[in-house]
Amino acid sequence: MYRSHYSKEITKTEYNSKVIVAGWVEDTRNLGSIAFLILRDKKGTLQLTILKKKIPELFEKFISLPRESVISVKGLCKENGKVRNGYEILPDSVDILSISETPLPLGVVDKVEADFDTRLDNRIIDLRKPETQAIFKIRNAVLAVAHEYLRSQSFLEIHTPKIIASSSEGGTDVFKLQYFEKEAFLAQSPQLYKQGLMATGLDRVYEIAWYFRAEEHNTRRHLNESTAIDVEMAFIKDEEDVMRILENLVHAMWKRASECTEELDILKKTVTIPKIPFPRLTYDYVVNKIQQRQSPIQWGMDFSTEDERLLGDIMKKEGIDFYFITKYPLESKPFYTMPSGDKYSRGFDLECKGVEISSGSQRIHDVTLLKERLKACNLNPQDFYAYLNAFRYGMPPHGGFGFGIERFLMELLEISNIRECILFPRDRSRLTP
RNA sequence: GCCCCGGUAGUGUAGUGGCCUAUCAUGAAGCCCUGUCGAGGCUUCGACUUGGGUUCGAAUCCCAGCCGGGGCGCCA
Repeated sequence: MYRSHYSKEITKTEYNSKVIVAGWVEDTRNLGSIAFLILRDKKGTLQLTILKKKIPELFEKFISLPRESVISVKGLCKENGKVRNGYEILPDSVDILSISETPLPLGVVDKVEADFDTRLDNRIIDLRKPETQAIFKIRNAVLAVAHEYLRSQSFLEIHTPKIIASSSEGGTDVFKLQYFEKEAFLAQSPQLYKQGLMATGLDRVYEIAWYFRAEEHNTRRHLNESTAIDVEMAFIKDEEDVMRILENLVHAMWKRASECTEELDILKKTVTIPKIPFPRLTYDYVVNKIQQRQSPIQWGMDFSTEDERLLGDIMKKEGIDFYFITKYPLESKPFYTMPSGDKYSRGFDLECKGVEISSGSQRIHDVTLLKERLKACNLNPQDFYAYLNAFRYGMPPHGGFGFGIERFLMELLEISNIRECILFPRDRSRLTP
């Protein structure tokens, strides 16, 4: 047995008894005849106190261990108020499981900061830091509640193909790949599949999966491989039904994040749970509002990054972090978006502090209208033959949204670089580790 | 796709034409030290992205390449 207790699990009941602990050698402080070794495990750190006169060979073994080596130690747990945890462990024996090479390419507890790039190059070591781990523990927690919430609302979890025959929506660039004798693409979203499933009677589906975008952007807010929560629901009255699910989902995730007190303390962040329902601002209202603030935007144009930021500031002053922008012009939304009159659509975005974290809409379910819209968007209906088939034999009214997980975490934890929010980021230049 | 910026020991940096056989910190190797917790003290080790050019002289100036960061567009 390599471990009887994790560091945090040792309490008064273990004092004066033997324990076995295991983990990484974070630091050693050798004072000559006494040495202190900090051992790190999943739950925290603890101190081993080694006396030379007790077992000289054991002392030598401990002080010669390079940092980040992996060991398992059996010893006596003693109460000691001078030590941070309130106890220390006096080792009887050590099992050296792995000796680390030196020097480390990245120190786990170095006194000098490393560049983000160096951290990513050595991500496995970077992930030994509690503050790096905290992000992924919170990510795990919010995704758990996303599953819980969606399932509670009768959504069925699905998985759609990521290798697809044609670019799904036009718009962003897709990665090409060789699929035996055919050309194929990596999915940029599950859009067309989740819509197709609305014609099956499953009614409510969601997917949490990977998506790929071949855009050559190089910013703090973009990844070429990212994850998203996608939701689609049938028999909706209009897009308002979809927005209600989305705001409840975001609220549940934000609330669960606020309960991750240990991780938030490590990150020195506080999370304020937003009030629902979120305000619905129409596109027209927003255009008018930001024009008053000297934005050059004209009706029909998409909001620029600067425009979004400006609106974020305006809403912040009113104490609002989350808001929907609704009733976008038809031409600024994808072909499958349900029109509302001639000029407008039933598409919406959910913004958080001036950043788009989700977009969705009521979709077109009438195959004739869908073909018209494809043509209007300069797309060839022939290319969407398989997709259109789903609409020919009974398709109910439906809608849904897509929700970027890394973008969400960025806003939740006020992280300035999206690459912090994914274990092994893929960006314009990074393909390893 | 357009535009801007950067590359000095394992890590983070100083250095803007000669004072650089390159600064400091951290690290690593070793020695001293029985209560450390950013331990302390001493010794040692270790670097100018590549190729051209300018110059008496280049880490420093110029050109090209390579590698990287960021802003915008587009989007999540």
